[in-house]
Amino acid sequence: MHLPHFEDRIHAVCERHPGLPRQAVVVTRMIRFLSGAIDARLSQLLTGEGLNCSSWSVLMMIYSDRTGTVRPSSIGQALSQSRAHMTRLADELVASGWVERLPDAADRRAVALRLSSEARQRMQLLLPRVWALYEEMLGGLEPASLDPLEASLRTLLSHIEQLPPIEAGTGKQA
Amino acid sequence: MHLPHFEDRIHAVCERHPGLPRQAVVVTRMIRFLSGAIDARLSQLLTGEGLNCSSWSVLMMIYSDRTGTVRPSSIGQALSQSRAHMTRLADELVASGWVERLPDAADRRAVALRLSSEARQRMQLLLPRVWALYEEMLGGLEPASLDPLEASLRTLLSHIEQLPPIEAGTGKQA
DNA sequence: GCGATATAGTTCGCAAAGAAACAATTACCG
DNA sequence: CGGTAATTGTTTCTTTGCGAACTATATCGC
Repeated sequence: MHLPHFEDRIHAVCERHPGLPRQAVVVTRMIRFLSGAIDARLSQLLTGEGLNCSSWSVLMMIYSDRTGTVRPSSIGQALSQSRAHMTRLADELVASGWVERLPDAADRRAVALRLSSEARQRMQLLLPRVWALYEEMLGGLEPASLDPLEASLRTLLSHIEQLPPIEAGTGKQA
Repeated sequence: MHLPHFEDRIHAVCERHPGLPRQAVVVTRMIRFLSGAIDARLSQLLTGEGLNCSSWSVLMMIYSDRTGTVRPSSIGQALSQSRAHMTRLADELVASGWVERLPDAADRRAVALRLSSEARQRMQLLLPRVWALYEEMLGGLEPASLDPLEASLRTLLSHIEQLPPIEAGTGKQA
């Protein structure tokens, strides 16, 4: 995607619009590019295991749960994905032997997703590779700037979470 | 999506895996969440104009070009999207009067995309609202931490760009 | 208890986006 | 020049994801 080209474009718009908040535009744009790059790279690694980013996220949601069983709807909520999509992902993961669906005794509407024992083993082999990928991607940064970066991102995230939703007609002052 | 829940999950995995690089996991995860939140919010704003994030990016690619005309393929390259998708987006934008397709005199395979004059006007009204959105999202941050954040993100991006691609069989040492 | 309401999972149809195949054109090289 | 290789836009097919409708349960008010 080439960072310099992109910065040059922002500069070109700056010349026409003195009011442009350059830093805000650059930072948001870079976050979106970074996210895409991270996803692409993780996706490359997971392809060899027959997984993609979404199904990996689902597996991690189950793996990281202390009880070991999670409901599809709560996974969907945590990942901002629809229940319909959770059903489909669960179908795939069950078909390929990663997870099992078992009925919830307390609530007969619900289903509990659990990792198969082979899945747990495969994940324990895969996790270090994923972590190595993350560390490789962050490796370009000086260690001293990691803590401030983490703090800034955390602040941003909690700030954006509590922003009010956008009113539909903000622009057209009728 | 609730930041604390998510951090608690990472903590749970940390307990089982002492080797887990917590900071790398947290930072990459937060970047992906942030990107999603930014997209969602921008999307909300654009819906009122009959646009989505993708078509807006295309419009911005043209608007930010100094010559005012861009080829679909170069837009796709800059946005990491397929030429097929560019064709579809251009179809839509032409149908709704935002852009015009004109033949490239120098290369008869190519097509040049240009904004209609009404599109330029509408964008000049829309741009301040988009920028305000960006500034609102970044508003939670102390001004002093913006420069370091921008620097870190830029470093990350250029570092990841020049990483070697992933060899397919890294994990299974045959 | 019982009716209204809410929730969990599923199914179906649709939007967004990529991969591969294709025709037209251009670039490269011998 | 002339032929092979690369590029551009398009079409077609597939994957990925969401929204709405549906069924089966659960919860809450009375």
